Amino acid sequence: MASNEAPDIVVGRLPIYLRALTFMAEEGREITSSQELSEKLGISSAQIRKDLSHFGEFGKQGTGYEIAYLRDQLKRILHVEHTWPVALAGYGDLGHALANYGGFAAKGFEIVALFDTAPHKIGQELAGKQVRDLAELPTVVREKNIKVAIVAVPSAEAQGVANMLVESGIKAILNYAPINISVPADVQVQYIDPAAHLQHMTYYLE
Amino acid sequence: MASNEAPDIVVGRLPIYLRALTFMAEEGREITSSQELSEKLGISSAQIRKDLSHFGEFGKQGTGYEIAYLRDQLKRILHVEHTWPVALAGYGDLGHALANYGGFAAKGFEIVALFDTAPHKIGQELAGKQVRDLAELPTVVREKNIKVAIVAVPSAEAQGVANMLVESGIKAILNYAPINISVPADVQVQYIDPAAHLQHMTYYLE
DNA sequence: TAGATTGTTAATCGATTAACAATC
DNA sequence: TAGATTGTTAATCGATTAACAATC
Repeated sequence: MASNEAPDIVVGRLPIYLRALTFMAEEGREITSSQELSEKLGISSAQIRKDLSHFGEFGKQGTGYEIAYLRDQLKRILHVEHTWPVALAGYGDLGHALANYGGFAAKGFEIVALFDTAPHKIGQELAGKQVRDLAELPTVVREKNIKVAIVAVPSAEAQGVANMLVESGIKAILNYAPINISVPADVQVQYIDPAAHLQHMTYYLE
Repeated sequence: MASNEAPDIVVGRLPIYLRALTFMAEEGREITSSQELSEKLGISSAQIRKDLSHFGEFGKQGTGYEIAYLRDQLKRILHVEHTWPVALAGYGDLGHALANYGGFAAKGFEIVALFDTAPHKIGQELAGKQVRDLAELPTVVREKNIKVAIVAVPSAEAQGVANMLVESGIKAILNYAPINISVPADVQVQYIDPAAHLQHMTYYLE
């Protein structure tokens, strides 16, 4: 089929498939099937085949999927064949952990600029990157043509920082502040809220 | 209606409602409506009313919802009227950031025990909590009757740690390792994978 | 060939929305 | 009362699943 109108919920599962395929490739595996992926991920094999069918025909009847090939196709579809430079706003404990996190590189992202407002943080260096004054963010984002940002500032400042990011040309924001932020329709936002996940689970406890 | 069989997708939105209500209460607000919540959260007012109706009747026709009352009801429904003690496995940068994070307390969670395997980390102290050897986890979890855990260890160790947690009586796991873990059906698992969120967004970029 | 697994169709299932009577 | 907003019903919309012809 290979439509270019895949549902967002399907797009959201592609990174999960990509993660599993990357892992299998690292194990030296060459072929997998929707059945095997189903067992590994807890997603039905029919759904996996249907999801992939939105983007093309990647498998062979009777055989399954070539792992490296499907992995590369998913990378292409998700636009992570190349590495996206990422701006990180907020250099507290969380910002520090994110800047130090080694897992982004293999997934297509590299944090290339750190920002904070606290005078004692500005100028600090981490892995060759200096923490800059948040006021310099627009200049740096434009200079480096950064389109992706992570917000790790306190809730009270998140909307203001988001506004700044949007004005500077950022098109995708991963927001760790536990607050909903408003952005124009052409800017993507995703949220990370561990407390919300914990509450979701405690509903089922006791 | 107040059924006791609410869809999981509805349960997952309750923490979002609770977050907004808590924020409004802190602002000194007393009354809100499904319409106002809709605008703040980007969820339709009909859906908000429908979601809440699974659990009871919390509003007044013509008026709306009393913020503090609805907040307290959601806390009760999500079982976060009291604070859950939480075990944290993995004391790297991320573990450190989580242990230091001040946001959990108001949401119903308190990290009460830290675990790692690295000898130079064991014995370190943070906010009155000592980092313990992972081998002590079963004893501590049982002693303190901990039911909720956060996994912040490398992917390669995540399944092993999850097994240990399950055997020790943990019933809810928030997993930061970018890997799917297998647990018995009566154990809840939620995942946090920032790279997956970033890839979800870059699909729409360029 | 015989066996296996895809890609796709049609059926089912579930979630969201629109609309409105009830009522504060 | 008049205006506003809930809770709920029925309709719509969309996602998932089951099944199987195609075919490697």
